[in-house]
Amino acid sequence: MTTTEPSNRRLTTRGAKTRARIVTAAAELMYVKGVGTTTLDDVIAASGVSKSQLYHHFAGKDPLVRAVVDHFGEHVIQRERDALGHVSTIAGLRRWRDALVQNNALRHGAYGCALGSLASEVSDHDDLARRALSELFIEWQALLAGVLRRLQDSGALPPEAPVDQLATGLMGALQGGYMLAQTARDVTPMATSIDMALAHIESLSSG
Amino acid sequence: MTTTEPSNRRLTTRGAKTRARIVTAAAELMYVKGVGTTTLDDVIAASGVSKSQLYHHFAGKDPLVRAVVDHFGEHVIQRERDALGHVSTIAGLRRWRDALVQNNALRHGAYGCALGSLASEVSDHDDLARRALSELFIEWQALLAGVLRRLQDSGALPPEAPVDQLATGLMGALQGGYMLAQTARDVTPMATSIDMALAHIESLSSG
DNA sequence: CACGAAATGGACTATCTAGTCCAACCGGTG
DNA sequence: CACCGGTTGGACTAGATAGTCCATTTCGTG
Repeated sequence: MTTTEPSNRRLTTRGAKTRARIVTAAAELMYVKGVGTTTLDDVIAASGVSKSQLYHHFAGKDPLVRAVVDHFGEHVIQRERDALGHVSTIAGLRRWRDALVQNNALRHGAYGCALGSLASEVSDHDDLARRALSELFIEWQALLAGVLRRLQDSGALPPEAPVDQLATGLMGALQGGYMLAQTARDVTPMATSIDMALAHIESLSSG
Repeated sequence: MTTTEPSNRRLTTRGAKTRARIVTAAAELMYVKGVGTTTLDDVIAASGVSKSQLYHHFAGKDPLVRAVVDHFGEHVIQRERDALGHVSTIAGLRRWRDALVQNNALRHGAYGCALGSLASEVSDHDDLARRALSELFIEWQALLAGVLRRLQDSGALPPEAPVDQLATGLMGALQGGYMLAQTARDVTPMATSIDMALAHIESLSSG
């Protein structure tokens, strides 16, 4: 999971705290400013650590970016597990949609999805980060597929519905919607995009 | 349209050629390497022009990026106009899908959609570029909406079908699919994502 | 041809940025 | 307490990068 650590090194409580401060500061900056325009000096200033501390915990910028990927990964997966783990109705799926849309509306779509933005900026340059992000999307899609499977169990979705493909399509609509909203600075296309995916899933009920 | 020119300046044939060489080289580099990691020296080396030439035609990096946005915009819109302008059947829409998927499969999803990648990297930093990209997506969606409207005219789609929203949803699926494919280095999620959107559109026929 | 504007070559500067280095400082364990 | 490895502070370097400047050449037009 953690493709981040330099190797097996002892880590005291103090060191762990410093490391965490660095990662959270870097994550915030990279989410808002983008990975490319976030410098290590930015991270140092924002986290209040010294340069040697940063290089003590991370071998360079790429490993730090990977740690940020892990950080957001854990955060997003945790959030989605909470939001989707027990959903078993279409109405519940719509509430999940509402939460994401409303949250994104607060920033008028700016910054997009943490994982999606990282992915499109990093995927072509850092293969390790790309793989980690790919795994995270798979994990996220599995949570969606779980919901769809429960819908099948309750008869709300026919047994022959291709849940894994539907989950992929829903994730695509979600991510594409995030990006369009980010570009338009308006959450509407994100809502529209997800709604179309949900409408499709819902339309399978009568099939 | 062109938010790129320094102002009204005369431009000789020779100057225009140099400008074009700069833009095409920058576009290629920024598509493959990303905007952030493409330096002006990279552009100079790849295009074979001198620094003063670059600064003669562009006030700096941001204006150059905007020119690249325009460049890809014209290219993509032209391509999509050719591909979608006369499509009036579901089968035609599927052929459009096949072309995009096959083309993306050649690179195993790498680099994603030129406009989408630019958008997610630039939207939060350069408002002019963001607006230009937003307009381009709208134009692209309008081409898709045109197809759907022709489907309505031929009776393949009911008159009450919300063509504009369907076009937005299809664009979302396309862009999200590009991004997932880029992250997975596998075109499959892109195909799946678009297919779900097309399946939804097709399912409206029987409505 | 002559003139002014566009175009070009390329050296130069200021600044930013990643990464290095070493001395000093904790903090737990024998 | 003594030791040692983890931890910290911060100065320092090398190189990259954006942007400037000016002399020179080419081009269009009267």
